[in-house]
Amino acid sequence: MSITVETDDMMTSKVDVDSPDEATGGVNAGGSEPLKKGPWTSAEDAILMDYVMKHGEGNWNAVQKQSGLARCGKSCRLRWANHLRPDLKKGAFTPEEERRIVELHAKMGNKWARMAAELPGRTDNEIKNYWNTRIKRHQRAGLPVYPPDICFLASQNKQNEELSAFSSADAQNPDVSGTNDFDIPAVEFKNLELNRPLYPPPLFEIPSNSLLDITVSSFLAQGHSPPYNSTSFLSTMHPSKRIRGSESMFGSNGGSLLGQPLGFSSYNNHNVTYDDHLPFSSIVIPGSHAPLNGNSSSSEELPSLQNQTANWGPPSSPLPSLESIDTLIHSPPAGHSESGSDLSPRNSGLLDAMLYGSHTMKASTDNSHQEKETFGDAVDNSYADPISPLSHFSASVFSEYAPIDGSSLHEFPSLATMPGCKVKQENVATSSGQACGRDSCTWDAMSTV
DNA sequence: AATAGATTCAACCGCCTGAGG
DNA sequence: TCCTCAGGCGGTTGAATCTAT
Repeated sequence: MSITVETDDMMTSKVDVDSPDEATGGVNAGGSEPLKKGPWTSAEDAILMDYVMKHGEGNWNAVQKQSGLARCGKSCRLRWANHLRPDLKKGAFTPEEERRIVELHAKMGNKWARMAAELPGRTDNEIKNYWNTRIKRHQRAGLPVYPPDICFLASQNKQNEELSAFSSADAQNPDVSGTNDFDIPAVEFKNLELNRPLYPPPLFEIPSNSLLDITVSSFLAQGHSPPYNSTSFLSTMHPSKRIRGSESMFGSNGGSLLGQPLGFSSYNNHNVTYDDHLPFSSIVIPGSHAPLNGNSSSSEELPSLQNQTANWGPPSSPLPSLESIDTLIHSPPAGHSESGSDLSPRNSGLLDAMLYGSHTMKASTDNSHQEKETFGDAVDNSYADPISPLSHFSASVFSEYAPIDGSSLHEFPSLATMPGCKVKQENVATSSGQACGRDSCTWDAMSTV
C-alpha cells in the first residue's frame, strides 16, 4: 500500500507505508518497530531537526532511540547532511562551482566528500549527482570532460601525489623490489595507471617521476602487454587495500560513468566541437580517471572503446591504434610465459623489473630531483638507466609517441611554465583554454598551444 | 493529450576505517 | 590482537520529473 505525502519541499511523493509507523509521521515511539525507508516526510524532518538542535550532530543511532523516529542512524545522518543542515546551499550550481568541481575532480577523482568539503554548502551527493549527469551528457555527446587547463592541473597534481607516495613508500619499505609478500603495498600500484599510455603527447606531459606509467606505456608501445591485467592486479592485492587502492590505480572513476577513457573520443577527432552548455570548453583529458582496461563496472550506455576507435584517428596517427592497444592489453605479452601462474607477483619477472625500475627511478629522482620536469629530460636522466631492464622500453616510448608535427616534446610547454604550475579560474582565458572558444574549437587549434 | 524515453536526485546499500573495549 | 560499533564514503537504484514525439 502506498499513500501520497507532502514533503517540506512542497512536493508530493508516494511512500511505502508497509511499515506501521507511517500514519504517525514516522514516529516510532517504542523504537521497536521496523525502520522506515523511502522519502522523508516533513514530520520526520521536523523530528530530526529538533533532535539535532537539542543534541547536536553525531550519535545518529540514538536518534531513533531517543526521538522515536523510525529511521536508522545512517538514514538520519544522510538526511541531515544532505537536506536539513542549515548551511546548505539550495539551487543549481553556479558556473564557478561547476568549474571548481571539475578542477577538484581532476585533482581528487571521485572523492565526493573531499570535494564537498571544498565547496561550502554543497553535499557530496549533490556533487556526485552533478558529476555523473555531466559525464553522461559528455559521453553521449562524445565530448571529453576536463577543459585543457584542468588537464594540466590534473597531471601536475597526480605528479605530486605520486612523488610523495613514492617517498613515503620508500621510507616504509626500503626494499620494495625484494618483497615476496602478496600483500603488496598499494603505493607500488598507485603509479600503474594503465590509462596513461594512451594520452596524446602533445597535451600530456609525462611526469619525470612516473616511471611506471612510462613503463606500461612502453609495453603497449612495444607491442607487449603488461604481465597482468587490472583484474589480476586487484586480485592479488590485500582486500582491504583493493577497493580504495583501485581508485588510485585505475583512476578514481570507480564509476561506470568513467568506464572509458574520457578523452579518447576527441583525441583523434580533429573536428571536435564543444559543449556550449558548460561554463568552459573542454578537451582531451590527460587526467587520471580513466581505466584502460574497463575493470570498472562499465555502463552499457557508454560507447565501447573499440567502437569509438573506428572514428578516432587518421591512419597516420603515431599512436598505435586504440583497437590494437585494446587487443594488446588483453593478450599475453609476446614471449611471455603462457602459464597463467606467471601472473603472480612472485613469478612475474616483468613486475619485478617494474618494481626495480621504480626503485631505480626513485633513486635517480632523488639525485636530480629539483630539475627535470620535462619529458625528454626524464628519459635522459632517469628512464634510460642502463641497468634497468626497463630502460629500453622507457626510452622507446618517447620516440614512439613523437608528436605528429615532429616537434620535440621539449617544445611542449612544461607545467612549470604555467603560472605557479596551477591553473586558476581567472587564468583560464590565458591558458590553453583560450585557444578553445566556448562554443567550438578543434583539436587542431588546441594542439598548437 | 498521451506516451515513451531521458534526466534528475533522494535515498539506500555495502564496504571501509577508526575508536574503544 | 581481535571484535564490535558508529560514522563515513562511494556506487547504485528507482521514483519523480522533464522533454520530445
